[in-house]
Amino acid sequence: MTKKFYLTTPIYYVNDKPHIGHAYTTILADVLSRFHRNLGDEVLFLTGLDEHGQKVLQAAQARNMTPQDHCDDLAPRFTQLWEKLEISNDDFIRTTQERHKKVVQAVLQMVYDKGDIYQSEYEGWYSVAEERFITETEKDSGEFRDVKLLKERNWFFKMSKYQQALIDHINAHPEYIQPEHRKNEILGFLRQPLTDLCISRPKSRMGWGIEIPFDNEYVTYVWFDALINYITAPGYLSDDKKFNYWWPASLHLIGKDILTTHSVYWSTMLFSLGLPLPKTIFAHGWWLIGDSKMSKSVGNVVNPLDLVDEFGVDPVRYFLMREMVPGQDASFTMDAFIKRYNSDLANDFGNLLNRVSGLIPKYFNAIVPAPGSFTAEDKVVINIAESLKDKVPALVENLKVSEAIEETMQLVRAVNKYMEQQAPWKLAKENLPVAGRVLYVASEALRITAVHLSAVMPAKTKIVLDVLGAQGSTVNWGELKPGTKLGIHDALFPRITLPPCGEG
RNA sequence: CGCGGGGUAGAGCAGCCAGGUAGCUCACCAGGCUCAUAACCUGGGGGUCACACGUUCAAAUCGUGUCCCCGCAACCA
Repeated sequence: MTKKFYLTTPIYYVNDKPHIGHAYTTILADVLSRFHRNLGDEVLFLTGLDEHGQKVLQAAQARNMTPQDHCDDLAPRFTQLWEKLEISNDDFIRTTQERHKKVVQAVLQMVYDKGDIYQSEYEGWYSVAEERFITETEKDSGEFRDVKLLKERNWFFKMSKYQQALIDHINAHPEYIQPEHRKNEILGFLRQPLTDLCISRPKSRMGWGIEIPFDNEYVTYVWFDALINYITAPGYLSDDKKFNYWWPASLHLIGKDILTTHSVYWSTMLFSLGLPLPKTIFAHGWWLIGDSKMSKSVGNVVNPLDLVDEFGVDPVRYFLMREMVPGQDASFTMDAFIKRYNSDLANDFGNLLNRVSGLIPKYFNAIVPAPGSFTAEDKVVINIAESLKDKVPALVENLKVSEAIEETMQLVRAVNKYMEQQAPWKLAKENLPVAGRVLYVASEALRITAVHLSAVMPAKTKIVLDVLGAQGSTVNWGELKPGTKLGIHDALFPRITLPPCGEG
């Protein structure tokens, strides 16, 4: 049963330095994409960059560059990181691309023609030093100087018009905003009357943006630019067949910081356009670095590139996916990383491969032995392996990736236990066919583990599958072919024995 | 009374919505094994499930109250 699965990450602000938060969202999206592809689903996985706005303009001016050159210069920081992290996105959108500008302008015109955009005065606290409006909360923080109340003519979107429709939709579709407590937050938010959304900036003050089609003095502000990317990419107004196939999105994966933006602004925009809403918006938590909140300004950011260089891509992906319960915050520490790496990857998984790939060459000429008929003990392992076929997809469907991984690791632990009980290294000296059966069961369970984990650790599991001559095999029991010649390999996950000398 | 989430062994989590012997991983202690990356396996110690009251034959699980932590409170990505 082939399904289609269209999922997105936020488009990241090109001016930001890529950090663990960006990496986490994107890896999670990638893992979900790979899981779905493994299930035979058709996947469209989109990520990209938001390249307009005040900060980009200021940064470009400071470097004496055009904003576009500045963006072109910065974009590879993200694209190169995604390559390094084995991100398998199908499309990469940049808001400065022609395809996007055309859609944004067409959308603005459509919404305007519908009567959902009007001109009014925006009044707010303006920071002269920052050259931007600040929020009430920011003003109260006292961190901004030269704050004054400023009035400015601007264009507004009639968000309030769709408030009730949105409330009804959320109530009718419990899966729309997840996790559930986030849904409650939004419903609480929606108990207050919505005000309309200011969607423009005068070019005289901030010119780096997409021009509003019905007013060339203004550019559109972030909402009607960035959020539109989700429909630009699948072909809205440019490729009806493609768009109708993919839209609505299956999943918008976001951080909890931009939940309101997506569940309220984006939803009402789609109402105005008469487009169906995405199936699910899922807000995940934040990574804390030790005990402290990761903050761009403080600079206490763990650069995922450093971890990858030191330990490889797959362990980093594994750690991020295994350690965070999606929807809650998680904490990153080197200590936790090393423990997780050593216990799960080196001791359990990597070591199991070594056990199998050591014994089969020793007693069977490196040829996978035929199992014969299975015993009750074998069937314990087989049943666990087979049960993963249903468990893992069900957990992944609910974004419980850490639990899906844990369930899979339970198979590895069961096989290590089975090996201990059966002791094929002893059996080989007494009853070779029985030893062969045990090693077949262990190898086959290992193969199935690798297939399940291939979404999380594509590179390392490929090595396992290569060793077992089982590239392209599935999670079904029995696909490991007796007679297969085992390949050779290095230690899959060498134990980390010393504290990392990251700081020297 | 602005809205919402949470407080379960030393650490991180599951269980709570559909009440019925408190579970997983790591750490710790003691054994075993020796094919393997000083890995693996077995056994063990450790929790009055924040606190109080209530409903019930029975509550971590339902209700009320108290304390503590956290998120949201909009134009911030």
